[in-house]
Amino acid sequence: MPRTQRVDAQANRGRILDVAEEVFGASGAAASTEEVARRAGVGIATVFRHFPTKAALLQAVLVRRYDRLREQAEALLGAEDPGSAFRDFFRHLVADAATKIAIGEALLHAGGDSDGEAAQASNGLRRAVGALLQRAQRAGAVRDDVELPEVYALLVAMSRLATDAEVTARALEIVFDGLAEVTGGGRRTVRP
Amino acid sequence: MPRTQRVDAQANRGRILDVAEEVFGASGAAASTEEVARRAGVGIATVFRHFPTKAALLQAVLVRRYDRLREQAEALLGAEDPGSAFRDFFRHLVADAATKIAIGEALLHAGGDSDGEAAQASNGLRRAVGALLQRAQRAGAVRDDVELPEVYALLVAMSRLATDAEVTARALEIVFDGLAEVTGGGRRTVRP
DNA sequence: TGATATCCGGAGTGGCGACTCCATATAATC
DNA sequence: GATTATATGGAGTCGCCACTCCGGATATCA
Repeated sequence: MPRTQRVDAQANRGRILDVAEEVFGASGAAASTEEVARRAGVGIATVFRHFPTKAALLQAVLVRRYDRLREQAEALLGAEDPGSAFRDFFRHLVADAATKIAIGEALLHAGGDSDGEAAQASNGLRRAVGALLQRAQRAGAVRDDVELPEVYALLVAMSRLATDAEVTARALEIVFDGLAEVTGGGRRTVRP
Repeated sequence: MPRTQRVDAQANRGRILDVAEEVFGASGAAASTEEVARRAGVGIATVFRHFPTKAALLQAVLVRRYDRLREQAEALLGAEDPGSAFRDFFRHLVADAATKIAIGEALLHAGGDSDGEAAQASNGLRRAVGALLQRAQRAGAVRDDVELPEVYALLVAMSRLATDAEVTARALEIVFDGLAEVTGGGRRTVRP
């Protein structure tokens, strides 16, 4: 009498998650569950057995995504140059979101509204970004008068961008300049 | 034998457009046509008579929106302070997009893909923003080494933001700082 | 006010997509 | 290899929504 999930079931669950990330990433959250099933080489029922609801599937995909990003952010906490680390993560997340288009859709979104698990994972990511930011600020690479909310907002905004990579990169540089500490006594144009 | 549209029909068309902008703005483009009809105090058939397709309705709403924004941008071309004019328009568009949430969805989007009329209106807006930018640059309020594509990308990105107004405002200030000319010989932190 | 071209409302229709049921298959255990 | 708890697939159900049809208004004009 086996109490654990059968290994084929586990494998299916994994493949479904992978495919779901790909499909929802490419076609947006509006993609049909049936397509996920088909591309995973599995019946629809199987999808619904593992994830009782389409929303649950979406959420599972999300959580995994958040967690991965958080891990990457945390890994960068050990980097030599805190300024580059911060910018690299920013760039990485934005580029990555461009691929998985419509996932970042509601995902990175204004987090924390509902579903416990997703909200938790989202907060984890947010905290990791906060740490990255603080470290960059301590190192003098990012000005001290900015705080997480607006930085995270910028991150989310930029990650939903859907232009070609080059334009995105240039736009990012502008944002980085806005975040940078001004050295040498210079001052930016007056703020109104 | 009247050849022009009956005045009640014209009025209905107008009300439908208004309501559609509101409904799609509030609930996203996924809102049902029936809701638009109901809130406009009109039968569904009437909506479809004026706009043969839901997509056509969406597009009509969009075009109107683009045109209005373009007009506002053009009006600001006569402003005294080109820098403030540029920033004001940026702020205005972002705030406005926050209200009409899911309209800016695919709208401001990476314009110019398909539907002739919408693409045209979108280009009109883009050009107007370009003029505003150029004027701000000539006045020394915006650095010379940025160009329309990345600025427009920033505009689109920020307009899809959905946080509270204050955070959005702070994020915008960061972007403006990134766009600003640095005075007094100061230099920003090295760019990698 | 009467004639008529134009509009209108709301009950269909068709398709799509989320979710369920159950007869069949297969991994796990002996 | 036999037994059995666990999984599986795909046909079927149900509701939602874009879009159509048509008998009945209503504006327009004389």
